[in-house]
Amino acid sequence: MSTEEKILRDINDIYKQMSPKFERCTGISQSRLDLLHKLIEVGEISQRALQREVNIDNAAVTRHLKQLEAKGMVSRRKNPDDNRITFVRLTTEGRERIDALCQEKKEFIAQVLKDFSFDEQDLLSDMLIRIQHNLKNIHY
Amino acid sequence: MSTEEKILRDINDIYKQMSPKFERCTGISQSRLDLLHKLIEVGEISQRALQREVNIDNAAVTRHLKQLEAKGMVSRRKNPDDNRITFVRLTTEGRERIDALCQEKKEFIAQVLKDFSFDEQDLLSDMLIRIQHNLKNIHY
DNA sequence: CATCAATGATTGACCCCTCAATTAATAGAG
DNA sequence: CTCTATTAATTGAGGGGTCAATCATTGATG
Repeated sequence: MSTEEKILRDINDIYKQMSPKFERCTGISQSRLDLLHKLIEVGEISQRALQREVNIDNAAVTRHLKQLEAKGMVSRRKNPDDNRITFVRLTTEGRERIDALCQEKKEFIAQVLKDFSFDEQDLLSDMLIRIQHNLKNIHY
Repeated sequence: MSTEEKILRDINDIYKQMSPKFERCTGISQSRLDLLHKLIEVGEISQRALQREVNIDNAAVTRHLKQLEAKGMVSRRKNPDDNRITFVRLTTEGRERIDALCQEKKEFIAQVLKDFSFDEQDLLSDMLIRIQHNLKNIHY
């Protein structure tokens, strides 16, 4: 198998190995933590805007937020000036719990990138961004 | 967000962007193509052994193979000497069709890794392998 | 040789994701 | 003002994945 092929396959393998472990270690999925993390930064935001920030499909965002609401982490309300829009924000309870989650996340990430120097991290980050850029230029 | 966090998120994003595009470009999912590709190399093999090669869950392998069998790409038979084991292999029809798929895959990969020199590819590949290694050492 | 453990495959329950269709509400054009 | 287009959110269908439980078969042990 060529190096190129191996790279693609390794990215896939890493994703598939990482996702379940991430969830077991942190108690929450990567996507949901991304959503919550964004909410810390921005306060209250429309679902649409949030979706654009985290780069997840509309449908997935709706489902995540509904379940996070059911768990009391998040609250939602309609925009009084435009009833199409739903605003989302952390509840105080959610805000408290998320700090612990972010801590677990940091520890997890540190293990994944163990023995990577800062220079190597920057190098890797740059290459990943280039790949994302290439992907954006593939239209079907 | 730290560089470490960005790296993890980028890997996730790449996977999520790449999977659907890969499937649209090649007409088959990455996992299934991996399975078929392995079958080219090894001829006939037990499902268990195949599963270990491609690093996918047992359950997923069973489902993929059943559907590939339904499409006439693959044939399965029990090991006469041990009825627990199921042997799998490509049908002649499957073998013919897979060449075209592999070609599409090569073109897709070339686009994803556009502007990456051989040295960069090697560097990236090494780093990805290191990450996989780190992941293996995380037990819950 | 009867019983119990290990193995391979399958199935069920559930999570995450995408695309496409639908619903509800607003904005705009005639 | 009415009719159409657009926009945000939701829902349904389906693909991919994992884990845990189950079934059948085989191996091993008392």
